[in-house]
Amino acid sequence: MLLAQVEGFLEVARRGNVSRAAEAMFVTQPTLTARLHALERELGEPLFARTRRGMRLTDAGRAFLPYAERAMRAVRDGRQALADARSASAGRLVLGAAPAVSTYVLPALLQRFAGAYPRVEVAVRTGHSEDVLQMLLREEVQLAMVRALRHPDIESIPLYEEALVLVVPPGHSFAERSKVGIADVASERLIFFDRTSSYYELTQAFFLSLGVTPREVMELDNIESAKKMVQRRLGIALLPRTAVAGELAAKTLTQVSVTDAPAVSQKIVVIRRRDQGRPSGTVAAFLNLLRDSDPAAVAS
Amino acid sequence: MLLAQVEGFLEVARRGNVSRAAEAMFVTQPTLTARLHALERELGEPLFARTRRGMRLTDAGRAFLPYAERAMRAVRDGRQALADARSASAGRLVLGAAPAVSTYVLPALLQRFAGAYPRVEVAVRTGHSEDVLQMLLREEVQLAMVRALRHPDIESIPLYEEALVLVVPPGHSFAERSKVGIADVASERLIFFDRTSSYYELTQAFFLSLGVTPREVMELDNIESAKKMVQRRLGIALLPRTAVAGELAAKTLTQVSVTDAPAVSQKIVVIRRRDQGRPSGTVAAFLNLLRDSDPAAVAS
DNA sequence: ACTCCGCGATAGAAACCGTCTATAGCTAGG
DNA sequence: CCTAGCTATAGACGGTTTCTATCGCGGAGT
Repeated sequence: MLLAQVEGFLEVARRGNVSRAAEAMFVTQPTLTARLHALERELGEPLFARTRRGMRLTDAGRAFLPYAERAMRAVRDGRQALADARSASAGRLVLGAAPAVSTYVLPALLQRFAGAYPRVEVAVRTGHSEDVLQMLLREEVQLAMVRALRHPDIESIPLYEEALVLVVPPGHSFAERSKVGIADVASERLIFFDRTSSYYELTQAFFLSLGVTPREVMELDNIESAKKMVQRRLGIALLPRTAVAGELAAKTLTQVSVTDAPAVSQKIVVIRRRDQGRPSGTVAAFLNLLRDSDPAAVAS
Repeated sequence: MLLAQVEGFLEVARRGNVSRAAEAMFVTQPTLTARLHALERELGEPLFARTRRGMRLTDAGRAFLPYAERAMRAVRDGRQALADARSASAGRLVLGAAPAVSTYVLPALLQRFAGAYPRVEVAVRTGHSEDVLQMLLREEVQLAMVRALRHPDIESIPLYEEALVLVVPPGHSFAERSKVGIADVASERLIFFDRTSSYYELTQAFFLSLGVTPREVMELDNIESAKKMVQRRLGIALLPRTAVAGELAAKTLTQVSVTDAPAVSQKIVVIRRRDQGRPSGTVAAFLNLLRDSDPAAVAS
């Protein structure tokens, strides 16, 4: 069965006239007649009764009609869906993100994305970078924004470098001093977050590499709580800059530079399955948006 | 776009492997590859990412997938619907019928029909023969069982001849007498039904042709009421035999022959649009059932 | 390290089939 | 009786699909 035959069937059924239908389809009348015959032969049943005035549907034709319409509509809609996806004017985008990205970077990005592509349905799955990587490999997400990691089946595009900054409450003694050394930090009460996350390991490694054993005061399982603790003067913390951008601007937290320690930072990348071909549709649209943005700067 | 391409797309999407899919579709691998390329070219987008292990859907392919499935399913279902209709194992049958047919003949016929073709949906439209003819011409019904009438666009098949019989209540004096003449009838109180129907005209013409002016006692708009009136001894009536078959058998009405008047009867036919081709499916099935039955005998 | 296997892509020839023009055949209506 | 309008048919042309055979490329196994 050919779609051209089904289409011809519908057109003739609508017009009741092969010649007119043929004209409308930009083919000659014998061509269309042949298509109808072929279709009837394949289905084993006349779909039309030939009258002097033209073609009338038989009962069989009437029975087939809705299915023919359904088939053509499916094809039309499929074409449209692809066109929508190509222009990213519609479709679906499923993103994975590490918690800090999901909380502090994605909202602004998604706001811009939703403005540019209002008919795209967006879903976000949040998890630790390794878990999100697994989601990507299982194709549960199309793209993921996580800390840099390596896997043979994925490709990464660097997004930004996320610095861990030392934040103290306003009015804290560190904020007044010209110089704060790592030893000073170690003597303070420190607040950590999420022992299972890479940030925790990174932070610990940082102290250990400097020969300092931090005196842990408190560990929270999310950054937002850690910030609150610092603001309540229960300690100081090393937090991703994107996570405290808002508080630094509002001066509800103060950033302190440690003079005798290297900057600690973590590379954030967007990853994608290598075997998916070139990005297209909503994925390409989102990648373009990332390229045109400075993700670290949009953190709220 | 060709259905073969869509089908190939689905098969490859399912198996992730062109060679296997080709084998399953009984074509060679280059053939299937060509179909996929043609489809991708037409849609302007790669549907598959080619990997060393086989073919994986791209996002575009995934977006197209449900539409492709829908299209193929529509075609499959359409085929099935036609097959069902051909064997009358399913489908729809819309019948028109004159009131007396609808009430006294159709029920038994439809019971048999429903038993033979349980999955066929049957609808009945009742009306006077002329109105039912119009329904048929407007294609609101596929077949109609009415009194014989002529129209250039319809063809008729004789069904049975419906006699009008004189019925009297049990114990009526006519029932005892060996001879009842038309003059006797005219002196009785007569019950008629449905002035707008052909039965009424037929009955009147019958009396007039015999030079008898009936003394009308009562006119009902349906046969059932007329029967009740006779049973309540309010008069006697000329009624279609099929309409009183049950009462005659149960001896709640008695048939009387009029010796000096010709039998009055009406031809009942099944009519069908002439331009619908050969009957098929449910229509053919019902016509066969009619041919194998004696419709007048099944009246209940 | 090398080979072999399995994958899809490609090339070229042959067969097929869909399309065209031209015309026939039919009926209704003037 | 003839014409107009419809679909069906015939036959030739052209395109396109399909086949066989082969390539090229990685990965897995030896």
